[in-house]
Amino acid sequence: MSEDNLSRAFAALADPTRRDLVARLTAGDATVGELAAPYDVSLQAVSKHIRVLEDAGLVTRSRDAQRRPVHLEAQVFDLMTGWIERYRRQAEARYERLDAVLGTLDESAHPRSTTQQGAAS
Amino acid sequence: MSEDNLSRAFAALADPTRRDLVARLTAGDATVGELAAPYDVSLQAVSKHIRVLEDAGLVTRSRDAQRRPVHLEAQVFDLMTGWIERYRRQAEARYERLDAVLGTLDESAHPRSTTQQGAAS
DNA sequence: ATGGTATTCAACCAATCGGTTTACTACCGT
DNA sequence: ACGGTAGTAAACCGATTGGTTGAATACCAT
Repeated sequence: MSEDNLSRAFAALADPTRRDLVARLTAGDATVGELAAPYDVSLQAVSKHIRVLEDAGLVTRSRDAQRRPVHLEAQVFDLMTGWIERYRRQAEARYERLDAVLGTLDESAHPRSTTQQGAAS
Repeated sequence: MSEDNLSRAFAALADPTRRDLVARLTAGDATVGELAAPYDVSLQAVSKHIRVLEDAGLVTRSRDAQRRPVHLEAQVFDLMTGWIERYRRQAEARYERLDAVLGTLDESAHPRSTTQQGAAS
């Protein structure tokens, strides 16, 4: 489940309008109409964007009469930072080891180059 | 420059094959051929994926004879975690304030609901 | 110079995306 | 029941995406 979710989450945030919607939702829940107002695209387009964010698990919608308030969900952000940080740290750790080796050999510049494969997902 | 870069970075990581490539590159630089080997898609397809990662600033390529070693760049990851964390924290801060208010009023559940807009980028 | 190795470029294809417009559904107020 | 308000669904369109195959380029080895 997670693998696909991660793809949808990253894809959802690849669009500047959707990132902007997320940014605005950190200030509090909002209706589709309120969210659509600032943009010059149609309400339907914004509704679609919200659907994408919802499918990615970034937001949820409830019902309040004919209004459908949109609410930001924080968990998926953790999933993404988790993924990014995992590999960023691995990469950094590797460079630290490399630096250590180079330091031992007392070399000046960092002419990095190594080989080989790694792990999954 | 940053706005567009962020879009490309998120879009790049929205593809599972590309995330896998990134994962493997944390173990060290690798050539296109080495990177392509584990997948059943064509070498050209992998070459294209690497191009996308490069355009997003996630990797760089150097030259070593006819080989083009691919190297992972950590900075763009920081850009992404930066964006995510900014809004995640804002959202969390808001809930803490809300919890505080609800706590003062001594209510049991968390029937969240607020309104209004926020900021840009 | 000839051939092999490593990689990209180019043209093409089906599928998805972000947008549109024109309906339709859902709920409230009176 | 009637009209207005809030939102979704459906059909369509041009652009982009991820993949393919075939041809080109860049470099090393002999």
